Amino acid sequence: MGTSRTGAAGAAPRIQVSRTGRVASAPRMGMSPLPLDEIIVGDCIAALERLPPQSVDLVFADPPYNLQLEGTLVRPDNSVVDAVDDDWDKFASFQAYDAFTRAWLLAVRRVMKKDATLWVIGSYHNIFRVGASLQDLGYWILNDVVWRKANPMPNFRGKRFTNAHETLIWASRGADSKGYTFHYDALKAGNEDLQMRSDWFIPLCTGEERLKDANGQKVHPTQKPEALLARVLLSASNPGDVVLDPFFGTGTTGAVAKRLGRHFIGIERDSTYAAAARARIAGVTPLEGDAIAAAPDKRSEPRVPFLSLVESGLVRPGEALLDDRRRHRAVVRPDGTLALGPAIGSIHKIGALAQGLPACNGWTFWHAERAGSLVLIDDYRAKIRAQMGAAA
Amino acid sequence: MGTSRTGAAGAAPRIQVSRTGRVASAPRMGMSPLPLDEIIVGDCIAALERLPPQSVDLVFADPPYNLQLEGTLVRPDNSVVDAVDDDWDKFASFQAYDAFTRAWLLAVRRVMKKDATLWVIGSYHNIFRVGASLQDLGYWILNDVVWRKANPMPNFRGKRFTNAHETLIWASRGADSKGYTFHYDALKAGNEDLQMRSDWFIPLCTGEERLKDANGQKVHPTQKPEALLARVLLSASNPGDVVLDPFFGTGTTGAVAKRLGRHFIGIERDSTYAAAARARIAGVTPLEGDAIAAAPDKRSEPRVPFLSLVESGLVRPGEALLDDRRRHRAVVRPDGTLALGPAIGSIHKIGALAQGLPACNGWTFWHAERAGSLVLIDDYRAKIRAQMGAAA
DNA sequence: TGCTAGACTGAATCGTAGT
DNA sequence: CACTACGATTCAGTCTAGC
Repeated sequence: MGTSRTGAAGAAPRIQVSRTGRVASAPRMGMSPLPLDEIIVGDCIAALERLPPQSVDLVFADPPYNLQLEGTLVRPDNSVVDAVDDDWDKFASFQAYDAFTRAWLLAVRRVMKKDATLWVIGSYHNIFRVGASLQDLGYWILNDVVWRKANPMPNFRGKRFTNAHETLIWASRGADSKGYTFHYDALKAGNEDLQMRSDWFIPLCTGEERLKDANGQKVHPTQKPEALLARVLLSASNPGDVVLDPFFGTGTTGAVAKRLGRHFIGIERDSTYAAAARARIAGVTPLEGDAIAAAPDKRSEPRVPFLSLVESGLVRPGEALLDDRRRHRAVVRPDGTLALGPAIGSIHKIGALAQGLPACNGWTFWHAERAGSLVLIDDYRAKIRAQMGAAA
Repeated sequence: MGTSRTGAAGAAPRIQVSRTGRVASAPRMGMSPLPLDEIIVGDCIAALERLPPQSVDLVFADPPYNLQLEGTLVRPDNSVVDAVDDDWDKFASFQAYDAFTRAWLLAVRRVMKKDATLWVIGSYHNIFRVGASLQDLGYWILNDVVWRKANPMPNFRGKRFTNAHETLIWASRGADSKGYTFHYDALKAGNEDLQMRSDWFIPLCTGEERLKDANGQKVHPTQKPEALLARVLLSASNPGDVVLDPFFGTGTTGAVAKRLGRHFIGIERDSTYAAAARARIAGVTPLEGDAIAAAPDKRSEPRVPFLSLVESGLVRPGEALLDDRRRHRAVVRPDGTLALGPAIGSIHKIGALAQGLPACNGWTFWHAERAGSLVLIDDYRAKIRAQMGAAA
């Protein structure tokens, strides 16, 4: 599988795990354990094949961009990683790059939990091939996201537009994996109470954040900004989740994961990069629990039956509920249903019926009258939830 | 590809050319003449094969996106989204879509002059496949360009990021076609002397520009804004050039070409669309020579998410924000939300909560403590805006 | 005529838990 | 697995009706 710079002796690639790391217990009998918060030095695909299936929650991949393609037409070369020569970013042909891409995408897919999602970043040199391969393998694209660079490299020769963005693809394991993590409410709250869009404006990785070697040279040519990874992890993972990065490089994913209270698994075949990553991550201090704790999102709050409001006395049987303009009126029944004329049903059904609509959220439609003004029953629901929380 | 509504008699697709158009002399003996400023009604690939080789200077293509929509999407107000469900956007499989894509890309490539360039627009549903096919066929990608929509449709279910952009690929005929047209200086002058970037901020096609039928219904479901086409034509073509659009639709390419003093050739298989395009273009008045200039990006004040302040390091997760009299204190979370006791929300929501008010502008309420004194976060926003403004 | 409130719209792959 | 009920969810703009 190509030349590795790990220096591991012998023909078969051996997975190396640094000595300080924890190792999770194997989720299934006979499987190798999950090396949490570790950097595996070795070939990406071989290492992936040794991980237990369905074991990670999120994948972030920054694969080689295939920047130095030569020629236009493909050569008759079906070999996979043999086509990778000493330059890690040089592939003999589109075919070889596609074969490589499909191989790691397949290997990654095996270790993803059912509702895990995958992020891949790339530029126009490679992202179209990655995206097409993703779709071919059954991944389901959720969004493409544009990283707009604040300070891109200008186009010196004036022959093209300034290449001011890169593209990320966010995909689930398949069209039926609908339970993926997405912190809609938190993202909206952090964005002026507007939905987060698919175009993100984030500066390049420069200054102190950029890793330099003893000579002041940058350690890795394409180190990604931590802000980018932070937005990815905050969008699509929870504290305690396992985040896999099969092209770990200098460990931006690991550093951000540690800071945000996520576990990481990094795979990197270049031991120089891996060493730099290990030192970098060791210096990261995790944020305190309160700062990291998942923001509440409405969908995961406990369900409260409307009957509980009646039972607790917040709403009285026999009283009328009204919409915000007092155009509709329904009577509360002791069993937690509403009556509108002859019709009886849930707060939602009766709300829909009153408006002549197919559906309605009764919690945000009906109000109780208190001292001449209207109180939304959703506010009463919040009270009940607060009591439930205090009791728990 | 599919049924044609041209109504042309006979089995073989016949190319129809409207009677008012000019026809260029054939560039080579034995070839059919070039139908300038005409709409060819018929199958795209058949029509392309009848055009002389190496005869057009620029191609703009807006192919079907293969959206793969299922079911209906309902807005929170219970209205139904008018989705693209036309037959022309339905394909049996990715394979079928790829075959279609390669066929038209090949046919287009034959009619391109050596230094002609091609633009294709698409979304994440199709653009990766288009890009990969482009590369496979020998096209050479010059840029990918992101059309950032000023007013995209929101994500109504809160399950994904707002799909706020589409992608254009700009490619030359091959890696050796280096003489392509690119108006670097004109674009730079029209962009406040900054190099034109690969991310363009342009509103959707709405209002008077959007073609409506006698019933007030939109004529075409995916009409593109003229501002987008204008930027394409101004950047990559010269007055007098021949611009080909193989998926002409309602003729945005033709209208902009005529206005900017370029010739067009449109191919459209739907005669209703073609008729609407013909009428539209007839009403276009060409601009006088000097008036032809690039429109700069709309420079509306960019919106800054509070999250950007956290990401840029101006405000640190875990630190406290204070009001001007230090009476209230909230903790910054890494996702750009604030925490006040158990409550988590946007800077505005938490500011309102702290004061017991219904609303609050968090930007002018919260301060960070720096060297013992307070800095209004609105001042930090101004810093970010300066970066974004430079990048717009 | 001018203003405002409300309706309408845009290339969209847009549920989930419980029985 | 199928079925049912719950109940969560929208931004920037244009256009129309009504005052």
